[in-house]
Amino acid sequence: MNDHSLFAMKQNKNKEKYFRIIQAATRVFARRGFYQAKVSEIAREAKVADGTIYLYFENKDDILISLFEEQMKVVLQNMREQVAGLESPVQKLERFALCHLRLIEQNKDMAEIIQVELRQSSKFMKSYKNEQFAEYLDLIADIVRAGQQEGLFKKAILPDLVKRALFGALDELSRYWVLSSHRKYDIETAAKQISDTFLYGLAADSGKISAEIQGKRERRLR
Amino acid sequence: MNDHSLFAMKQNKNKEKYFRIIQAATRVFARRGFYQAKVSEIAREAKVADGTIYLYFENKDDILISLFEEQMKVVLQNMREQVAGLESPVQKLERFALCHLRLIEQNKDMAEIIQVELRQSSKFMKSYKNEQFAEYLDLIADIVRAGQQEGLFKKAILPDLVKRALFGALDELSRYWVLSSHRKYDIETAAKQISDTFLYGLAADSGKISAEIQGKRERRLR
DNA sequence: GGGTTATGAATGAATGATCATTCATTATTC
DNA sequence: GAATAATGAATGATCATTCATTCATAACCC
Repeated sequence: MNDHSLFAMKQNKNKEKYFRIIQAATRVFARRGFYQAKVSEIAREAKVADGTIYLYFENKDDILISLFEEQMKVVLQNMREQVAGLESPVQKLERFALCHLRLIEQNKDMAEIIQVELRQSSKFMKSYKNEQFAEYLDLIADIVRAGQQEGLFKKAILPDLVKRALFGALDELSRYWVLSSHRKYDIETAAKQISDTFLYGLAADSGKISAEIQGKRERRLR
Repeated sequence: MNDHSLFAMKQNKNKEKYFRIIQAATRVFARRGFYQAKVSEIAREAKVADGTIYLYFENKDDILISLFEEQMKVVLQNMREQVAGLESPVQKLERFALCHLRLIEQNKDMAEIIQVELRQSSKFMKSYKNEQFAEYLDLIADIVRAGQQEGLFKKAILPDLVKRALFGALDELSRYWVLSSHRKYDIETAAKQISDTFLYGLAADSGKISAEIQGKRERRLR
C-alpha cells in the first residue's frame, strides 16, 4: 500500500464521496486530458466544492495516481478471472487480447485514462511505478512461459520482451480506437488478428497452434 | 504544407536560429516533458532571449508541432531509404523493426519526443494529424501488402491493423527502453524478436519465411 | 570615406491570465 | 453544543506572451 492509498484511508470517512470524485475525475481527465483538466471542473462534476477535493487527495497529481490505482485494481482482477478459467496458454492469450480491447467498450473513459492519459502525462510519471500495472504485464509473461513449458511456444522467445510487444500492439489499437472517429474493424476482429499474429509468431509448431485454436471451436459446438 | 511551416517560412531569415531553437526544444522537452518545460528554458538552452522564440514560433504548442514535423521528415526519409534497398517484404520488415528501435541510440532526445512526449501531450493533439506519421505507418502496411501479393503472408491479414500492431509493439519497447534504467536485452535482440514474431505470425507458410530469413544470411556469407 | 538615419532583429522585464491550493467561515452530524 | 465536514472566494505562484527598448547592420547623404 503506497502513500496515496494511505492518504485515502485516512480520509476514509466518506468512501462514497471519494469514489464519486474519482469517477468525476475519470470523466474530466478523459474529456480534457490531465493538463487541460481543472480541479474546479472535477469538483463541479462531482458536485462538491473545490476545497473538498483536498480533503480526499493531496493534490491534482494524487487524483490521477489514485484513480489509476483504483481502476487498475479492477482491470487486473477482472483479467485474472478471465484468464484463470482457461487451461491452454493459447486460449489465455486470445482471451487476454479480447478482454484488453473490450475495456474500450465497457468504459470508454476509464480505458482512455489507462491507455491514453496516464502513461503519458508527465515526467513525474517516469518515477511512478504501479505494481498492478507490472502484474498486468506479467500475466502475459506467465502465459508465454506456460506455453514454452508445454512446448507450444519457441524456447528462444523472451517472455519479458514479448509481454511488452503484445501490450504495445494492443495498446496502439486501443489508442487508435479511442482517438479515431471512424473505425474500419470491430474489436473482435482486431483482437483475433493480434492474438493470431502473436500465437503463430511465437509458435514452436504452427500446426499445434492451429489445433489448439480449432480445439476451442469444437468445444464450443458441443 | 501546413500553417506552422508557413509561419516558419515567413521567419525564414535566420534558419540557423530556427533550427537551434528546435534542437534546444528537443532537449528540453525530452528532459522535462512538454508541460513541465518552460519556454524560458528553451530560450536559455538555445542562447536566445525569451521573446525571440515568438519571432519564430506562434506559441509553445507550435514549437512542439514544428519540432515533430522537422524530425519526422528526417525519420521518414531515412526509413524509406533503408527499406528501398531491399527486395523482399521479409527483409523489409526486419529492417523496419531494427531501424525504428535504432532511433533510440542515434538520438535519444529525438526518439523520446517522437515516442514518448508528442503523441501523448494533450487533447489538442487529438485533432492534429501528421501526414508524415501516417506515411510512416503506411510503410508497414505497404510491406504487408507486398508480402500478401507474393504469397508470403496470409490473405486474411488486415494491413491497416497490423501496421498499428507492429508500430505499437516497437513503440512500447522504445518507451520501455527510454524510461528504463536497466535493460535486459539489446536493441538487436529486441528487433529480432519482434520482427520474427510478426513474420511468423503473418506467414502463410512458415517454411517460406524461414527460407527468406535464411536466404538473407546466406547472401551475407558470400 | 565618414557620419547619420532607418530598419529589422533581438532583448528581457512587465503583464496579465490561469488555476492549484488554502483557510476563515458555514453547514452538518452526533 | 461540540466536533467534523464542506464550502468557495481569496491567495499567491507560475509562466506564456507582449511590447517598449536596445542593438546591429544596411542604406543614405554630404
